[in-house]
Amino acid sequence: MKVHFLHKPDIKNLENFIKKHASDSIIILLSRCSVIYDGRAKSTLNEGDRVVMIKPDGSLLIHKNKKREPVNWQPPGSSIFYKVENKNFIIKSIRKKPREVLEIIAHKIYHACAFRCEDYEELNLTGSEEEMADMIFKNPKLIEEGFSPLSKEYQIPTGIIDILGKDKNNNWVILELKRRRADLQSVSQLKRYVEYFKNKYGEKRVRGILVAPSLTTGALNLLKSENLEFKKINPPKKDQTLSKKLSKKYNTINKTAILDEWL
Amino acid sequence: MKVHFLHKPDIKNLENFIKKHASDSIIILLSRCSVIYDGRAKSTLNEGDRVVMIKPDGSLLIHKNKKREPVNWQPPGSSIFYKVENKNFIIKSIRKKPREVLEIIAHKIYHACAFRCEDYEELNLTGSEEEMADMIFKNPKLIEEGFSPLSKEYQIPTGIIDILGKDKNNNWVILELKRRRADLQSVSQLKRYVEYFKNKYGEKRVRGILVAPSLTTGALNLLKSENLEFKKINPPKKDQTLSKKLSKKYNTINKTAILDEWL
DNA sequence: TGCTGGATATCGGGA
DNA sequence: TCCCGATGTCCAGCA
Repeated sequence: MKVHFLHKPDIKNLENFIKKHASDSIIILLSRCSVIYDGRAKSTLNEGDRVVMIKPDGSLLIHKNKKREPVNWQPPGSSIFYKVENKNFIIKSIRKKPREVLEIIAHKIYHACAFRCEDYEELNLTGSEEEMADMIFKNPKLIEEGFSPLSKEYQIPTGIIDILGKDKNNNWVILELKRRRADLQSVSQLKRYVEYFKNKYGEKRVRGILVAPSLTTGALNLLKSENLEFKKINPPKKDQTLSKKLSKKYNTINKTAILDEWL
Repeated sequence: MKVHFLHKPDIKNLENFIKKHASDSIIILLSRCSVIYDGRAKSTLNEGDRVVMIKPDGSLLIHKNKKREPVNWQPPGSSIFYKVENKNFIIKSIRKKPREVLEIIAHKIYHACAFRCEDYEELNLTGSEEEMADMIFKNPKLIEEGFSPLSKEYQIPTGIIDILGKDKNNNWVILELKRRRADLQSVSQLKRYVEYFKNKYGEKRVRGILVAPSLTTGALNLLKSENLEFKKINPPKKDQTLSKKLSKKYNTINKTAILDEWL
C-alpha cells in the first residue's frame, strides 16, 4: 500500500499511525495548529489551519495557504518526537547543530496521510552557471578573440574565481559568471578577486570581466567606475527529454499539440 | 467541510474535484508523476512518487521524499490548467513574468485532498537583522562610547548602508550588520559602502565596522587588510508567547514540563 | 516595475 | 567540520 490515511482521526489512532509510518513515509497532516520555534531566530505562530509535512529524512515543513515558502520548517536530519497532551497532538522537531527546536501544537487534525514515496529519479537541470563555464571553456572566443581560459574554480584567499585566463596580450583575465542579471554584489565579487590579483601581479596586467545576460543599472555604474568590463552571454540550455521508457509509454502525447491547446 | 478527499480517484472524478476546490483550497496530490519545466532554467524529472501541493494563490510545489526544498515549483501568481490525456492527469502551471512553464504528467494519483485552509495569523519572528539595528539605535554605545547613529537604511549609489553614524571624533562610521556569522561577501559589502564615502569625504574620515556574532577566517583576513573593524554583537531575541486566548485555552500545558520530559 | 539586500535562507563542493 | 558561492533562490521594502 502506497498510501494510508485517516480522516478526522481520533488522536490516539493518529499517534499509532505516525509511529507506524513516519520512518518510511511522508506524513501529511491537515491541521489547525500553533507553532513555536527557537533556534537561529525565534518565532511564534498562533492558531490557524496549515499543512504539515514530515519527510523520512527528518525535514519538516509547515505551509500556510499562501506563498512558496513554508512559514516554519526544520531541515533534513532533524529528529521528530510527538505525544498527546490535553487533547492536543504535539509534535516536536529538534535539530542538533545549530540547536533548533520547533514545536507544533495541533489542536485539530482534519486529515492525515502517510505516503510511501518511492522515487529513484533525480532532477535533470540545464541552464546553470556551471554550464556557462563549460561552454566558455570549450569556446573561449565567446569572451573575445585570443582569450585563453586556464583554470576553473580557482581558489584565492578572498574567494573562488569562476574562470581565470589570459588575453591575447598576456594580461590576466578574471571572469565572474552569472546565469541571470548581474547586480552590485556580482560586481563586488569580481572586484574583490581582481584586487587580489592586482596586488600580486601589478595594476595594468589584470582585467576583470563580468559575464552575464544583463546588468542592473547600479551594477553597470560600479563596473564602469572600477574599470571592469561586461560581456553579455546567456546561459546555455541543453535539449532535454523525459527518459525513453517514458516517451515510449506515452508516445501518443504530442507536446506541441498540448501547448497549442493551452496557450 | 474543511477537508475533502478522494482515495485512488477515478481520473474524471479528480478533474471535477480540482475544478470544485482549487480556487479556495490547498490541493494535495499524492501521485506518481513526471515533470517538465522551462523558464529561467530548464529541467526534466522522470517518473517517481511525489507530493504535489497547489495553493489558492497559484503557488505550486512538488516534493520528493527528501530535503526541505521542492524539486520543482512555481511561485505565487502562477496560473493553473489541467486536463486528462491518455489516462494521465496533466497539470500545467504558467507564470507570466518571467515566462515559466511547468508541466506535471501524473501517471497515477494515489490520493487527493482539498483543504479549505483558514488562517488569519501571521508569523511573529524575532532575532532578525532589523532588530539588531533597532537595538543599536536605542543603545549606540553597544558599538562604542561616543557613537551616534544618524540614519538607518541610508541609500547611496552603490547600495544601502545598514546604519550610518559618526564617532566621538566626528568621523563617519558605516555599520554593516549580520545576524549570523559574517563572510567574505559581508566584508565586500561594507568595503563597497566605505569606498563610496571615502571618495566623497576623504580617506581618513570614514570608518567601516562589521557588526555580527562572528566572522569566517577569510572575512577576518580581508577585514584586516582593508583596515575595517569588527564588533561582536548577537541579534537580540525578544520574549514571546502564543496569544492570550491560546495560553488561556491550554493553560494546563506547562512548557517547561514538556521540555523536561523530552530532553 | 526594477533594484537592493535579508533569510531560521538551503544546498553542494572542496579543503 | 568550516568555508564559500550558486540558486529557476524567494521575498519585502522602496524609489
